[in-house]
Amino acid sequence: MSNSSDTKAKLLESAGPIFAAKGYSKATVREICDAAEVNLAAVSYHFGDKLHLYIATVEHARHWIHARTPDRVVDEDLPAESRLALMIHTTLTRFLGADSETWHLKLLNREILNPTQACEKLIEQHFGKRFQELMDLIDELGGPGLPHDELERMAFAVMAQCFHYVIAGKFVGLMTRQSGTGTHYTVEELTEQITRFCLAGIIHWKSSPFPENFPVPPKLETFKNTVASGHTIRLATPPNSVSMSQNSEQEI
Amino acid sequence: MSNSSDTKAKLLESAGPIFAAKGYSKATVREICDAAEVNLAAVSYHFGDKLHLYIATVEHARHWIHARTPDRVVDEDLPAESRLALMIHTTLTRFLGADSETWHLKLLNREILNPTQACEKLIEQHFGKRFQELMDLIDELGGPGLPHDELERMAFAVMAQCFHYVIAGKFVGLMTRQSGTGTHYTVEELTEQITRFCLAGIIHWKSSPFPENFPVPPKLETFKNTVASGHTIRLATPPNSVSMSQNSEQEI
DNA sequence: ATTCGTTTCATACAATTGTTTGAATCCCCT
DNA sequence: AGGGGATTCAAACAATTGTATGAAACGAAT
Repeated sequence: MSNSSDTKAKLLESAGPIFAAKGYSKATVREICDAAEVNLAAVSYHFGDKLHLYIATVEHARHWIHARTPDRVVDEDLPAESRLALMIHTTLTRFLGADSETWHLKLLNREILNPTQACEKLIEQHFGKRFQELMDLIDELGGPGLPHDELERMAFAVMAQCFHYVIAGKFVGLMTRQSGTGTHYTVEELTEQITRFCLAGIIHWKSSPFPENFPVPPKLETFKNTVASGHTIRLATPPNSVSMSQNSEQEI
Repeated sequence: MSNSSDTKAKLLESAGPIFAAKGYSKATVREICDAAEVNLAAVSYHFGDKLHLYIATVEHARHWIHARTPDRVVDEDLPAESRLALMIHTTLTRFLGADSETWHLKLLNREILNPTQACEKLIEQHFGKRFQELMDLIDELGGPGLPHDELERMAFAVMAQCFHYVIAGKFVGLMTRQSGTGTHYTVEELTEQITRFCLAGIIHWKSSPFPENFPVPPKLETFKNTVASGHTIRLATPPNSVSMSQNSEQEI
């Protein structure tokens, strides 16, 4: 046995930041082993190959995060508005706050943007629950009787705004810089912004009409495709997805 | 001269879909040349190297899109609500509609997620203008006297919801599938959803209070983290070359 | 037709990377 | 002490990929 688990742990700890920083493809086994100060063949020996090292690393990160920041139990006595603010704040802090520099979170970011099979477990064990809480909260705020799909989409509206600054952060930076202000946002500013915006959106949702005279753009017919009528968007890749990068995605 | 521009054009046309589908790193010069039915050395000869072929391809895509779907002149007589709906609809159609399968748009998606130097031109020439229009619209809707940064963030709120289904599309798909409904969204559904939600958010923004008794979690007090600029951390890239992705991001 | 600059081609080179190999080393057990 | 399995190590292998090279083919102007 010797110190087998020692090098295994060293590999996991060293692979994490590298995978998080450079992505799967660009991270090389050599640099991981160098960082871990283990022999090159250790990956093959302990994990079989690079892919299984990656999967193990994601699992490791999930455990780490779960152990470190357990899902906070929200005080049920708080008004729903505050609970929403708290939820948004927690999400922003996790992904943009000081801890966001942790490789564990960066790795999760990567999984959200470009899910692998590891992401499904992630959703089962974490995001699915949080998402349900969010929908319950919106249901409470937006008045009774909201259909499920409207709830779901409003929950995505909240999530979208939180994730936008994570996912398209560089783009946001370029945009603000180009606009001259060069604004930088803090977690607190964004929390207030998103909370207030979403609260207004949720509370006044029912009374917010879709513009009647919204002109369906005529340009669509100039293009051969009939997009206007019920063209369903396939958001998820078919379940054939074998392992890593399914086919057409990701990574520069 | 012979047919020099012929192979050059063939290269651009063949490189586009491949770069769009696989990203810069994973696209190989060989497969591009195979697809273009030109010799391997043609890239070196006509573009210098792979990077400059990529830059030329992005430029090509931008021109193509600009020529094909010119920025629509919005009828100033329309009510602002309808103009917002139109803007959202246009954006969603461009990125999620039938045309979204075009490699040109996929390439732009990639640039938004992971901007290279080519993206700055993109923002200058397109997104910056559209963003300003959006901010003007929000200013008109939200009543006078809104500070610039609040306008900016509300504009990002609109954009975030539009882009969310593009950027995190796979994640959304997994979430909805896991929730059992397996919902698929159409451009029209999303247009209505986002428009109504944002209209409510914008119009009632001023009267939407931030929860007073929002309990600030105790742990994050010291950090004032700048979100937008992803360029602060610049990891080891050879300082001589032009360097594709500035830092540590992207691509599986 | 000859010439000369341009373009294409097959091939080679150098660098990188995931993986394997077989010997050497370590550690526990009897 | 020493056998034996587990682990580590240096080195090499095989595959891929970006780029360079020099000869051949081409096209137009003379």
